[in-house]
Amino acid sequence: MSGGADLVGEEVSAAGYAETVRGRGAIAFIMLRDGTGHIQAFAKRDNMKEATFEALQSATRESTIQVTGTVAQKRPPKTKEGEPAPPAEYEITVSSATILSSAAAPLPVGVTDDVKVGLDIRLDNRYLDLRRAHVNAMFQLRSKVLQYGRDHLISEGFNEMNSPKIIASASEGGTNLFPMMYFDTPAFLSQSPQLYKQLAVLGGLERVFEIGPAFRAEKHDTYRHLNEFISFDIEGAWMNDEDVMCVQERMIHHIWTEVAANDQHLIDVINEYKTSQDEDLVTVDVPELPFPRISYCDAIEIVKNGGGEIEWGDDIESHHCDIIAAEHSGFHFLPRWPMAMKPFYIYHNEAEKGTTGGQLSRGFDLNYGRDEMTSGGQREHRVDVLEQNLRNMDLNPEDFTFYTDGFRYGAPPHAGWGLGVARLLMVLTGAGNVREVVLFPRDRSRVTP
RNA sequence: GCCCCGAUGGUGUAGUGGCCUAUCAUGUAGCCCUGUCGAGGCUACGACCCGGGUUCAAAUCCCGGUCGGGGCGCCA
Repeated sequence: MSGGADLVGEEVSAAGYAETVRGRGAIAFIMLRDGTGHIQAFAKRDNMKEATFEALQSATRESTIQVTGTVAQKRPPKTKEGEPAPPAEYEITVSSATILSSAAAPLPVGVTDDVKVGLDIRLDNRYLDLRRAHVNAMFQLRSKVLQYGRDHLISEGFNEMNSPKIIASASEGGTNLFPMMYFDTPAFLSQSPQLYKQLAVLGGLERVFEIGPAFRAEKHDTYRHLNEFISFDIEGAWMNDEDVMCVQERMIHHIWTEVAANDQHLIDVINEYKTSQDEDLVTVDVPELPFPRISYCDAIEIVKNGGGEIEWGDDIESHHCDIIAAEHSGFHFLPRWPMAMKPFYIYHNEAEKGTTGGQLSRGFDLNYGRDEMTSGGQREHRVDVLEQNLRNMDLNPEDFTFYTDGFRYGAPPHAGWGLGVARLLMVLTGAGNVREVVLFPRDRSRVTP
């Protein structure tokens, strides 16, 4: 709906949401909006049926309207003395119109109102919230991020797969699962595609990825957690932890590069809103490769030196991450965690010990600033070690035969990771809450819409 | 699960015991003007989360509930 000089005098039809309806008496201005932009429809009482004009003039905001008429150059606005005339704009002089669907008034969430709306109200009315330009831009960006990530993994030879979301038993342990009934059998919603990715690799697919939902029945209530989230997961045969970290940083680098090259207009829309809210603007700074690697042992030292209370073997908590983020504000990997803190399927090399002699693993995290984006690692492919790990973690190997049996017939060393899509988007869009970048988030207290 | 905070028109807010018949913006409805363009001017409409309690008097203080926000834990 932009331009128009070459269309002047042509008859056209256009449909969209009525963003504003102005004018009384014999004229009306309707600003129509669709996915491509805005166009003003100019209606004169004398130019159409009386009923049509009345319907247009009294149309409520956000009603969908189709107009037919001729393209004309707008009359230029009055400008102050000495100011240059603005560039020519075009409009449709309406000859006929149809109200396709009338919007109720008032709107629960104003689409163009200069009033800040709370997140909860916005999420209750997401279909209207999504009509706001910056919100729409964020979800277009989300689509792009998924596309670029997928493109990149395919370019590195990964096969897209889908794993079951209804599972019979916990796939990792640790987190709480949502129980459900699968006909007459108790079952759960999957917390991760982890074990199934591995089974696919063992079966010879070699390099797989999945973009799919994961469910966690944890009663967390923070800006970065949801109970249903989409994760970007990969698994690759003949790879170790360092290999898949490289895959990941190349993928993120590719996503940022492509967004910077193709989607700056979406970032601009987001920044226009941020400007109006006095918020910091976002910039698409393509991160340098390689990302810093800060081993767990080094991270402990950084936290200690920064005044944090922590000992080797402790988890690196959010307030510790703040200390690390002061030195490494962007993306950074945290490899080589203690084996005792990692799940049973993570690989360890008996020769690799930490500064206090504890067994290290080949598990790693990727953080951006204080926030964890990823966890991943090289996987244990030796079935006897796998079963010993299960016993060490008070899990019964008998319960995991559906998984461990896959390792009895020759297993390639392999590695992989899972990346929270929404968390990556928070970084890219500067969103302060994961709910901003999830269309219909599921959290502790929200199951609708 | 733990700690802290909050709930006022459709939306965002002001208000900390009587000045509240509750502020402002936005909205909605209407009028005026009008080829507006973030249009403008005028008028009207519309709210103190629920239940107890304290007090002569409660939007305001106390208790409980509900809902929401922030932080932590846990994680992606």
